[in-house]
Amino acid sequence: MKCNREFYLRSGLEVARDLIGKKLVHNSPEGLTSGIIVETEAYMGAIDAAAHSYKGLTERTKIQYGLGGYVYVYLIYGMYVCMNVVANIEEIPECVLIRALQPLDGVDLMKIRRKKNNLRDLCSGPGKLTQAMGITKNHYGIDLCGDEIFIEEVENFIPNITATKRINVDYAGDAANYLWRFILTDSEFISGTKLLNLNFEGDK
DNA sequence: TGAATGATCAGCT
DNA sequence: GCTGATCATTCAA
Repeated sequence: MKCNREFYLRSGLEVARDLIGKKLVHNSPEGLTSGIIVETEAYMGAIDAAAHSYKGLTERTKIQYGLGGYVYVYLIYGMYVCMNVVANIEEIPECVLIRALQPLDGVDLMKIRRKKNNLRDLCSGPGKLTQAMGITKNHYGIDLCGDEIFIEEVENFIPNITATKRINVDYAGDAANYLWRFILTDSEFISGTKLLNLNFEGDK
C-alpha cells in the first residue's frame, strides 16, 4: 500500500517516526531501486534553529511551504545531494531528511552507481542513498503520490523505533539536543558504517 | 583529520 | 548584481 496524501499532512515529527520501516521506491530509467527506511530526521521550520526554513521562505525552501508529500532535495557541501519528504499542510514548512536505507530491490544497480560492493556501503548516509537510488536535484518538487518516487508500507512489519539527537546540527544551539532523529532499533544499515564495521570485526 | 566542491544566502554596493 | 562565508557529507589517509 502506497502512502497517500493524508499520511504526509501531519506533523514532521509524526511523519519522521512513521517513515521508519516503510519502503522508499525509485522507478528510474536505468531500473527500479528500493530500500527500507531505517534512519530519518525531522526539521520543524520556525521553531527549529537547525531547519533550512527556520529563517523563512527562500527559493530553495519554497517547496516546504506547499502541501506535504513532495520531495525536497538540496546540494550539500558542493558535492552531495540530500533527499527530504515535505510534511504538514501549506504554510507550515516541516520536512523529514531520509538518512539511511536498508537496500532491497536493484542492489546490483546501486553497487554500480556507488562503486561499492558491501551492502552496508550503499545507503548508510543521506548523500550515499541518493547516489544509490539515482536521486538528483532534478527530482526537486516531485509528488510522492505519483509513480516515479514513492513510499509504501511493508506488510506485516511493525518496526521498533529509537529516538536520538540529530547529526551535525551543532550550530543550532538548544535545537541540537532535541531527540528528532529516528532509527530502526539495532539496524546495521544506519549512517556511521565505519563504527559498525569495527564492532562487527571485533565480534568475530 | 582534512580536502573536495559549488549552490545558497546575507550583506553589501 | 557582487562577494564571501557557510554547509542536514563522504572518502582516503
